[in-house]
Amino acid sequence: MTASSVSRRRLARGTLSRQGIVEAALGLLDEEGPEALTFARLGSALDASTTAVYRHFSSRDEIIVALAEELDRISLDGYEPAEDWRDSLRDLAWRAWRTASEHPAAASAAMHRTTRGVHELRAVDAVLEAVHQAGLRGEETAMSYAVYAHLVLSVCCQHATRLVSMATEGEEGWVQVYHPTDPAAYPYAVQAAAHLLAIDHAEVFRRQVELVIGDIEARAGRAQA
Amino acid sequence: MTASSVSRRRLARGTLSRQGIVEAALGLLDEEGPEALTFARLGSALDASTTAVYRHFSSRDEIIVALAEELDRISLDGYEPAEDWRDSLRDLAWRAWRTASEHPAAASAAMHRTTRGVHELRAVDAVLEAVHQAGLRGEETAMSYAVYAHLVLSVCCQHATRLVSMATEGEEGWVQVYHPTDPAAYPYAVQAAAHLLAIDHAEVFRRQVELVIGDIEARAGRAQA
DNA sequence: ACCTGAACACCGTTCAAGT
DNA sequence: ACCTGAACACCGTTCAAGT
Repeated sequence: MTASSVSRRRLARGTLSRQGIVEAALGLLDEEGPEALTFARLGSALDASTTAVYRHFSSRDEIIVALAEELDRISLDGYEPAEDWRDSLRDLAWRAWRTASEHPAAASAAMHRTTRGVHELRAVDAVLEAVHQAGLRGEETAMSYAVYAHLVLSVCCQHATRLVSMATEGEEGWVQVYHPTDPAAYPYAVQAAAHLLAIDHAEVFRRQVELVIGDIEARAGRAQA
Repeated sequence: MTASSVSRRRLARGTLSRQGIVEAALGLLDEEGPEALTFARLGSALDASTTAVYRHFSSRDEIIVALAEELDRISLDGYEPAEDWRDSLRDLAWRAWRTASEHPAAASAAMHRTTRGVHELRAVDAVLEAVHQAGLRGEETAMSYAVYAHLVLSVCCQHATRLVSMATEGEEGWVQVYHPTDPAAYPYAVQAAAHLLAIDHAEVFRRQVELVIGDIEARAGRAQA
């Protein structure tokens, strides 16, 4: 009674689509982790042959890029700029964080990729709009965009990777690190061990995002003065 | 006259070592990119059989973790705390950036991993020492450590990944993004296109690091007052 | 036009056999 | 104790054949 042995009928001609394949890939990654994204698993999840997906994607890498676009789409779904540009940047940052938290295997594999797609472009435009609304212009807008966007994407991507490795290896580890063979050589690490284990990663991200927002605020104030 | 067909003699008993294997792996990644790290390539680079490495590492993943430790070792080589804690944090940040720039394929694959090793511990201790020197204590030290360390590692890891994909695909891409089919829908992106293409990623990193240092400074001042 | 099934080169890993 | 070579299961990809 395995899933792959149930239906052996030939698939109708137009059953498969890029969007359907991407959704199946995302479901596979969500439920079975990063190793699950293979043409064989994807095929049987779609009740299709191992090679059917090649009609719609020319390589595994192209599926990863499509997944990145799908994560952008999910993140931005329902987004509207806030009245205050600070709230727009907060909203966008936490949307990325939430997507990474809810789809860690997909985010870990895809979030660092440039898609050149429409949803990525929407995200870029949304951040630039907020920075523009803050009062920055020209080159300064681009720099602040990059400071914000690189930080948010990098940290969320790493957060996703951490969630995946926690699911795979079990627990955070680190324990060994803070019981080194020669504790006297690493006094600060030994002393901070308990606090480091108790760190709230979301709170760390919040502080990082607020730092960038504060910086944009300061630069905008200077520009107006 | 391929490299693998030259020497076919059996390797002496103690020729292979963990450090030698790690160095060969790093060389392979540096010279041939992320696809080059396979047991077969590693074996022939070491003039050994495909499976010889298994005597020293029990899986491919264990090699990746050892590479992460090696990158920590390379980064910290010769590090001494500066008089001013700000310069210590700057030094540590740019060491990570330089390592990511010089070994992009290895950094992209390994830099996000926790090693539980001695060089990672040295790095943690060095950052904590600087934050302590700034004047923070207890939980606040741990939080500021995390804000700094997560940012530096995440951004450098993403920088490495970007370098790898530039080498693979050629050029930054993005061009397509900033010539969208419907430019009117993304006015801010279209307007900022030229500036976005001209962004200096090192300057972005510099600003991110200075933001965190400024934040630690402000918190330390508040704590003392 | 789209899906299937056989086939190929490659990869991580295991294990019995050599020295 | 450490290295080799055959073997296995799996994976991405290609391609001729079906409908």
